[in-house]
Amino acid sequence: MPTSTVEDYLKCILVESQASPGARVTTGQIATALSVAPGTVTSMIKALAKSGLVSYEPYSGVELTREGRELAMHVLRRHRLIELFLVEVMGVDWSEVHAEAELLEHAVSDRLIDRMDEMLGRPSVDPHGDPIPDARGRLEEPDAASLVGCPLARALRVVRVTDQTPEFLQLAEREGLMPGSELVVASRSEAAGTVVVEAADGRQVSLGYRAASRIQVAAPE
Amino acid sequence: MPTSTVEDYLKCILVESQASPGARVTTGQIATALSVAPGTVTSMIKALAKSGLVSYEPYSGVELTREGRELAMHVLRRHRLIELFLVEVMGVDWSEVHAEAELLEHAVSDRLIDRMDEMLGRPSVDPHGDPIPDARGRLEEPDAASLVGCPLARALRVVRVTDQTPEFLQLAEREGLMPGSELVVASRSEAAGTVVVEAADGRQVSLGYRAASRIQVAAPE
DNA sequence: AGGAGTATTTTGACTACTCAAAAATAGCGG
DNA sequence: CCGCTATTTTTGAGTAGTCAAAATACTCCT
Ligand SMILES: [Mn+2]
Ligand SMILES: [Mn+2]
Ligand SMILES: [Mn+2]
Ligand SMILES: [Mn+2]
Repeated sequence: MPTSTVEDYLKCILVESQASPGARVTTGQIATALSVAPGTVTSMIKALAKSGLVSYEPYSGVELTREGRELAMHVLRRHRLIELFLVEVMGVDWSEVHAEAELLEHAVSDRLIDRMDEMLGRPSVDPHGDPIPDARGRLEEPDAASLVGCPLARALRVVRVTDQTPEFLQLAEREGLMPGSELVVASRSEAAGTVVVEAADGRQVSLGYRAASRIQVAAPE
Repeated sequence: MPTSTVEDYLKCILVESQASPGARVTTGQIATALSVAPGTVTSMIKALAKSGLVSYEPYSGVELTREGRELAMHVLRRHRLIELFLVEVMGVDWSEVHAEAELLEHAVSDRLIDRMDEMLGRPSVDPHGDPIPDARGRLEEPDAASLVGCPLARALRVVRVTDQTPEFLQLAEREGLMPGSELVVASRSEAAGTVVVEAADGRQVSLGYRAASRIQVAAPE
């Protein structure tokens, strides 16, 4: 059985490689994402390679093997189902569930995960709009536009928020930018690096490009 | 923060010392209960003593300090609330929740535990009839009679089952000996070491002394 | 092509947990 | 009070994960 550390490394590599498909995930990326020293990642990576969970090219980076990806998908499934369970059943705030799920994903049995899945009606997305892999580890990653790349002055709906920090999530909630919320992008200033958004309640919010890129939108239903 | 290993050792020492109050808990007891080698326990105990969580008398055994007991009580509270949550909310079988809670007790936050406590209506006993420490770590251990020591031919009610193995718990369920079940002890044979019990449905079951001592009863409400 | 600067790997060390087997001890039974 | 046995402790070793700092490799700019 993989340790929870191994599970976290694999999940991290999966998520990072989804962010930039095709490219190898680098040591430094992993070190930053997991808040560990670069040398720690190198030695861990070697162990993962020896177990056949990743393929490792020194000075270039890693890629998940079929086995590694399957394992990572199961961890990601557990993580996202737990997040949704915490919000829907336990009434925990969506800004706090990520940290909670980070630990629980290693402690919950497959039987229990399936009970949650059932209770929640086999959901396809978590509270942040992240897609939930199915029980066989299949996942389709929909490519939506962010507030930086979407059309202006058009009615849109938030479908995903890709920043897990409590501060960002609380801000998004306050400003009416949670998944499901409707909005219009009023204007963008390349020079200032800001995006002005009008939320459903009519309030205008100004976001920096960094923040705006974390909010994905689609056409309203 | 204590590791989950430390939490398990402390919980183990607490439970063992409740089984025989006053006496020190021995190295061998802990080794058996946790399925680790005796030498492992000795070194762990020394570390716990250095942290001020137990007082250690070589060749005699350990005792929890005030701080150690508080920590152990919180772990025990988490364990038992999780067990009840799994049975009541998630519909998991009572014979399986112990193993599940053994892991979850180290991963669930205090906030979440309190949500469970609330959802369950501040319960005082878990699915096996074990008392649940309150949020301040207080616990009253009711002393009930077991099927070996209780009066014969009298209507009684099962209040607690003190064996966590799935096999035993499944047997108890099959034979109508779960907490809340009514029964009568028909007879006991000192020589054969057996106790004959008549369950609520009229069926008679014969139990060995070992098994019978694991079932605690009280007067029906 | 040669450096400069950045990223990665290596090295050496540390904490936490574990076991097997050897050594020490306590507590009887005579 | 002496020796045997069961228990406990000690010793030596191994796995898993981590860091700081030194060494190395890659990349890009001049
Ligand atoms: Mn995690
Ligand atoms: Mn999420
Ligand atoms: Mn445990
Ligand atoms: Mn219990």
